[in-house]
Order: sequence, then C-alpha cells, then structure tokens
Amino acid sequence: MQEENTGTKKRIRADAARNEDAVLEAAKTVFATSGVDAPVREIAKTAGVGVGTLYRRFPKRSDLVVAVFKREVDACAADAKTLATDHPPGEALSRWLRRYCRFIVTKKGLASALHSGDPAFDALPDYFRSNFEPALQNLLAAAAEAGEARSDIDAYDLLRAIGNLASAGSTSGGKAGGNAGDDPDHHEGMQHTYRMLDLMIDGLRYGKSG
Amino acid sequence: MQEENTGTKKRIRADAARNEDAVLEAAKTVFATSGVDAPVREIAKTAGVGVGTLYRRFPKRSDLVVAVFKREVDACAADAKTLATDHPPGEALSRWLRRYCRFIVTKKGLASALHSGDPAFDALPDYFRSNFEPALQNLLAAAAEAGEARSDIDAYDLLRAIGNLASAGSTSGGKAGGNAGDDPDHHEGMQHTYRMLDLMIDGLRYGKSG
DNA sequence: TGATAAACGGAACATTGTTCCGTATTTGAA
DNA sequence: TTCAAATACGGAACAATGTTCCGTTTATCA
Repeated sequence: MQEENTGTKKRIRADAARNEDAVLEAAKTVFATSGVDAPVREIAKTAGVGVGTLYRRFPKRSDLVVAVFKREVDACAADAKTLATDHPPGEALSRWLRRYCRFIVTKKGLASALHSGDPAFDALPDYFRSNFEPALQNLLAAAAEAGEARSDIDAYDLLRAIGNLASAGSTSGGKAGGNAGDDPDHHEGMQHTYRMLDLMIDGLRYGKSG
Repeated sequence: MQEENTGTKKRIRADAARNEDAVLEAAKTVFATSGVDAPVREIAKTAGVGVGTLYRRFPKRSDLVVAVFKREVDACAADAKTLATDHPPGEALSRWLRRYCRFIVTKKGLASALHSGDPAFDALPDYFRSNFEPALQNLLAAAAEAGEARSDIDAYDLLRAIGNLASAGSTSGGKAGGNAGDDPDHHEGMQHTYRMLDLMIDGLRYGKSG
C-alpha cells in the first residue's frame, strides 16, 4: 500500500502533475475573466505551457471545462465540511449558503454551456447534485439538531431555490460582467441577492418548528 | 403611392431580391437539417450563392438566424388567419395549435441559441409573443363566441403551456435528431406530444363554461 | 551518468466567420 | 438597341480557434 495508485502501471511524472494543476488553475482564472468561451491558447499561455501539453491531458476543450467545473464543485462541497468543524451549526449553515451563492454567480457563464445540448456536459448536473445535496443535507441536519434551524427543509429544494435566486440577480452576459472590481461580492446585483439569501437564512433559523 | 417603398431611394435589383429569398429558404432548410450552427458556406452553397452575397444582405451570421426565425414566426402567425377563414372556429383553433406545436419542435435548436446570452437575439422573445399572442387570441375568441371553446383561457398561458409540452417531448440535441424520416410528425416523441396536445384541445372545447 | 520512456512546446492543419475586390449583371436613358 | 453607371455577384484571402503531429527536452531509474 505504499504506492498511491492501485491498478495502473506507473506513476505520473512530476512535471506532468505540476502542469495539469497549472492548467486547471489557469483555466479557472481565464474562464472567470474572459468567459467559458476563451481560446485554449489563452489558457495555455496563462498556465505557461504549450497547447500540446494542455491537449494531452484534456483531449477536448470540453474536457477542460468539465474538469474545472468539477474541481470547483469539489472545493465548494469540501468547504461545507471545513465550515462545519470551524463554526457552530447554524453559523456554518449560513456561511456555506453564502459560499454556495457565490459559486452559482461565478458559474453563470457555465450554466448556459450546460444547457447547450453538448453531450460532453450531460454528467455535470448529476455531479452537481450528488455533491451539493449531501453537503447541505449534513449542515441542515446538524443545525436542526442543535435547534438552530428548522428541520422541515429539503436540501435539494433549497439548492434550487438559491440557485434561481442567484442566477436571476447576476448580469446575464457570458463574458464576466463588470470590469470595475474583481470581487463578485461587490456587484450591485450581488447585494440584492445576498439580501434575499439573508431572508431565506432567517427563515431557516427562526421559522416554525425551530 | 405607386412606389412600394416610402422614404428610401431606389428599389432593390431583381437578382438581389431573388437571392435574398433563396438564402432565407436555404437557411431554413439547412438549419432544420444540420442545426443552427451549420456553417455559413453550407447555406450559401445550398442557396446557390457566394458567401459574399449572403454577407451583403446579412452582415452577421446571427442576422440570418434572426431573419429566418422571424420569417417562420410570420408564416405560423399568418396561418392563423388562413385557418380562421377556411374552417369553423373550433376546428381552426385546433388545427393552429398543432401547427404551432410543430413550429416549436422544429425550432428546438434555436431555443438554446436564444438563451445563449448573445444580444443579437434579445428581440426575438418579444417578436415571438407579439405575433403569436394576438393570433391565438383571435382564434380563441372566435371559438369561444361560437360556443366551440371555453372562454376563460389566456392566450399567452396556452402558448407557454404548449411550448413546454412540445419542447419536453422532442429529443434534446441541437443537430436535428433522427435521420430516419424528414417528417417531424413521425418522431416518437412527437406522437406523445400530439396526444398531450389533444388532451388540451379537448379541455378547451368541452371544459366548463363551454 | 546514461538509456529510455514520458512529456513538452509550438508549428502546422482544418474549420469557420468575415472582408475585399475584380468581374458580371441589371437598370435607366439616349 | 446600345451604352454607361450603379449595383450585386462570387469566391479567394484573412483571422480566429480547436486539434494534431512530431522533433526536442526532461524526469526517472538503474
């Protein structure tokens, strides 16, 4: 059990692993800056690699999009665990919902790609749900048990509700809206979205059966 | 009032008009066959025209898409009037709803383009509604007056309902689903859609307040 | 340190939107 | 009918972008 990979032959070369990570990181940045339709070359250049390198790891452009998306889903879902250990249940729940809200807004460009009919993205909705639903479910259950939230809320319903809330509040274009500031929290629409989210959170905490 | 164009200088050359029509017709065919993402060259070739000619009339690819869409909206809306004069009110209503249903299904590819965030398509939803709503409104009113349909149905509600019905029933890809037959009426999903539509039509005709 | 497999970089290719311009056609008048 | 000007035509050429190929470089291991 010394080797970390079971089954496959050899382990990946160090530079290969480093580059894969650089590409993913660059893609995340570029997608956020120039939208999901940004040229592959731009991503490669940002990552400091040639297109050949990029394509060896991600044979299709859509593979890269999918990988970045999944990676960010993972990160967001992982934050649920972190928050749960670092904060009291109600606070953890509230913080994660904001985190999730930010995720939705910054993925606005992706959303349209998902519904583009390209089969490459068919698996993403499932991935989305199967990661976020349990994450939120745990936060909800813990908060309910601690008496810090009502217990009659379905995790998936809440995910969808906030998803709708957030995507309605953000500007519609694919190209990453305003260039004024980098922080999505300071977009006008975002403020409104947060107010609505606070309303929901209050409802969760102080509603009936609390 | 002898000249048909008021304000502009001269009238368009005969070959120009002929070509514009050929391009629109070709685009309609190609979009239906290969999807809205079909190459401009393919459309030009189908129309028997050079790309230069196509681009003089439609400076952007999206202009052509918009033009085709509007043209088909016009055609569908115009059919409402034709049907109204050729058939008794209830029959006209019923026939047009099927016609509209077919329109929706064959425009499935367009639907995703509309929601792509491209500002070129921003005006289309309005165009859609402002043409179809009055058309259906007239049919509904006539049928209601003749006692052949209930009178408490909102035209726009019905348009949306059937729109949802039809787009749910058709295959999801952009590329025009099965190559088996050309007739959309014979796709499996279409049969189901028609059955649901019949249910609605029956409801319209024999429901309360008939 | 050297052999070898793996990975790298980026030039080259294919596809597609769009522009340009020399040539052909239509139009209106002599 | 004939001719000149205006208009439109066709398609080569350009630009942007996804993808492939291959000669060169680098990591790994003995």
